[in-house]
Amino acid sequence: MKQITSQQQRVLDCIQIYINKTGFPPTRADICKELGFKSPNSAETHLRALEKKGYISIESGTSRGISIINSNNNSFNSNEYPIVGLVAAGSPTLAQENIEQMINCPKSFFDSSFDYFLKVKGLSMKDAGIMEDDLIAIKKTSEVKNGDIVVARIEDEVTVKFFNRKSPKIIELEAANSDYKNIVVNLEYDEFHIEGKSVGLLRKN
Amino acid sequence: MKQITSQQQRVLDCIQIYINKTGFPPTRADICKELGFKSPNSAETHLRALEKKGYISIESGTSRGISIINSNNNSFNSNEYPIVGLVAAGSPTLAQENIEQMINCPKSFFDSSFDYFLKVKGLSMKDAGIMEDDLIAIKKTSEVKNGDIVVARIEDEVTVKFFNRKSPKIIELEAANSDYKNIVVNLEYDEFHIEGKSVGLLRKN
DNA sequence: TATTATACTGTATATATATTCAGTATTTTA
DNA sequence: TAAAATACTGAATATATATACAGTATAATA
Repeated sequence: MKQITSQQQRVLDCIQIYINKTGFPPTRADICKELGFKSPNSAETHLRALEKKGYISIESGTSRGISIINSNNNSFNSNEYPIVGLVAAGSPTLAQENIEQMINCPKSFFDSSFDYFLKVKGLSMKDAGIMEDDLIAIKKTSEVKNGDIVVARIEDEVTVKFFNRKSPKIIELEAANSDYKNIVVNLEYDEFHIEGKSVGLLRKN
Repeated sequence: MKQITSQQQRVLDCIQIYINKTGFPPTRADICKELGFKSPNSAETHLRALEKKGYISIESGTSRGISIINSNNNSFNSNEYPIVGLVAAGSPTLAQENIEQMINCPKSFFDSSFDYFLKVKGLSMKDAGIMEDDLIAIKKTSEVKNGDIVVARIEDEVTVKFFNRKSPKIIELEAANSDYKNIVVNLEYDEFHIEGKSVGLLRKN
């Protein structure tokens, strides 16, 4: 999907909000009114740009003939997110064969955006309230701070632990269960990578 | 809702199908074409009847200004659910003043349907992975079985615990934290009520 | 039995709306 | 540095569309 400008995003949002509110798409004049444009051609050119970039389709000669093309979020601010299991290195986390299931979830469900759900194996984070088969919402990022629950990869092993930087080169991955011991990583010797961090949790029972 | 005729139902279905297909409502002429009417006034009178009976609303002077009034599924498979705190008896759980926030969530998010989210106070269910401020999805029902996590009301106190029927008259509400003791309820003497049961959990962090 | 609702055809029209054309200015890309 | 894309105003217009009016006929209701 081609890059969209911020102004074009405003127009796209405006269309979606209008549909949510009224049940039908806006006219060019409606868009102008909402966004403060003074000429219907302002809306028209934005619509043509959005059409060209594949975000909407416009039925020619048809009033309010705008429909938002939705590759993924077929119900407005919702989206289909993959549920993946804890996977060994080599295969990318989000590779097709690792996706157990897709789940529909509002984009703004948690306080931060996220990319996928990870199905938890084992009870190493039990005392943090993370149980077996819980789904933790993972935001793909390597920017984490002490205390964050992270998805980390050490050599070939992927694990979910508390992040704790002890010194510039030493990171401790802390379990939340006295039956498990912490993992100390030395960045000088160990192959280490932060896959992402937890921004929420979902449990079905 | 007033009784609808079969022909009016056909028109209503036609509108919904048209919206699903195109993303915007039909014109009078579109309806005629779909249903084989030869005069736009045929569609018009049906629309007015449907409006009068409360099935649709028509924005006057607006092209394609039809919106289907949907008692239940106002946004496909998503819905707004209230988040309520643990509240004392007297005030109904879902009373306006108890609703802390509304949250958009797909209806079929958990394996069972549910009615609201309850914000958990305290750590009495810690070992079951339920932490302070977690949101548990509650289905309003009194049909619960042993092992279910229930929202129960004993006299004036509302609590979340494991349900365990010991005998026809004795129910034990079990905490999942050794710091808390279980509550034994005798149905003969105690005022006791099951508000609902947990069907899922949601945590934001 | 009179009235109202339902279920249409057919014509007409005011206006709501898409869409083109002519400009201006700035930013981005090739 | 020229071309293309972005981001608008402003005016004009063909037509898409809602909607009123004039009929006809049958079924349901009071």
